Amino acid sequence: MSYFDILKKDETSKARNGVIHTAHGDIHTPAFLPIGTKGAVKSVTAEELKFWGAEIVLANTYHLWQRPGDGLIYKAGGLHSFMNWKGPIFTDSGGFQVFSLSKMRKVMEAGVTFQFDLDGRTEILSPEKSVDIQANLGSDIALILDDFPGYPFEYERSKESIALTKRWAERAIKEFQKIIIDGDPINPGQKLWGIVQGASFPDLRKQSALDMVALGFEAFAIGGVAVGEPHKEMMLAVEASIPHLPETSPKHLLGVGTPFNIVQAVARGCDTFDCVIPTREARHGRLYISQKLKVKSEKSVVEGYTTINIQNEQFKEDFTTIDSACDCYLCLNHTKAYLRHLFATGEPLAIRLATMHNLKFYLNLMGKIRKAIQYDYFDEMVKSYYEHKTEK
RNA sequence: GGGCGGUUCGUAUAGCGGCAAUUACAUCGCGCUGUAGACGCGACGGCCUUUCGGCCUCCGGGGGUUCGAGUCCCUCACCGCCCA
Repeated sequence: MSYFDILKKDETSKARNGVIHTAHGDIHTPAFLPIGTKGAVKSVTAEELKFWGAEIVLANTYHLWQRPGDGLIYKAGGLHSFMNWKGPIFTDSGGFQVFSLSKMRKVMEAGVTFQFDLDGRTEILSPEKSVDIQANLGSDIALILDDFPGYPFEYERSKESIALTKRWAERAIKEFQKIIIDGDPINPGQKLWGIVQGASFPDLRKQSALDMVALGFEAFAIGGVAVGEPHKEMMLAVEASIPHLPETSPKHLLGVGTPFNIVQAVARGCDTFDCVIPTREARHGRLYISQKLKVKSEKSVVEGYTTINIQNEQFKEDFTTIDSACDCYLCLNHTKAYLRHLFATGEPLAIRLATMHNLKFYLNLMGKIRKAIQYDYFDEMVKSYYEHKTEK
């Protein structure tokens, strides 16, 4: 059995249905990974996630290293045991946090010097350290530490970042072999994935992809996207990376994205996605709602989605369901007016219900995509699945 | 009856003569893409203006001093505390 099996290839695009086999179970792709940064998807339980159809969650090296510490999680028997999530876990390398939340970040050959945001102490995150931490966490999918520039993209800076990412990858692999292959790891089935960088420059993306393939990775993440760039540039980055990676390898698009981004990226060959949008926006009162639109000139039904801010005054006396096409607990049991009331009064249940709904929306979306690929109408879905507003 | 304190945006407050006037909460709206977080930003007297801005109304009522008053003076009303 190979690591990744392709079950069905779409005839009209690069989309495919597949299964990633991990030490803690299978992941049916295209898949969405709910984000559980600190070992919890905010406000919901592991059991609920499983019930809604999530097959894998993402946790974060940076945050868990800082607190409670990877050593403690190792003692707990690994992150699966610690958070009681029995399915696969994907861990970010910490590279993104060092990029996004440290003011004191300094990228050097050895690694990244930065200050922890909680207590201000200075630390160095090196490629080896990131692998060590992730080994202690015992995740099923670990990422190499990568370097990447923010947006707007600059060619020279991006060129440096793919070169540094490659050198760091070599060191990460050595460390990974030392621990996972020659040592006594908590999760012997852990896999280390490479990361393709290169902003939206086709030649850099190609070079970075070839570097990662040459280093022998079996699976890849596409990084450096979802940092503020327009949709078109994001897709350009994907299109420039995918052709240079083995078709038979699973590909993750880091940090993406909106439902529209995801449908478009699946069509370009991406298999898995993670994003804070459904959970973060739920806490801020924004709910994703499926929408069937009819286009005047055609008879076909166009499927898309929209969002609402449930805290808006217009929902004060709206006693209808949030999304009549949704099968989540919120939509089956409560009205818009009630959820608005829960937000207005600061009831913790508001966040839980909204999070449930948005996650179910995303997980249902992935189910629709897999079904569309399986039954040969994915091309129709791509054409009809509109963003709820015009992409910038 | 006497003394003191108070009355400013829905509520609570700030405000040593140049003020459409502080802050908090509430209200309303927007944002969120490998989680700096259950958070951030904006509006919040009215009208007009694309912006700069302009006009009107405004700090319990009335009167006064002043170039100019939420701010100083007089007076009335109401509220609170204290003394009779």
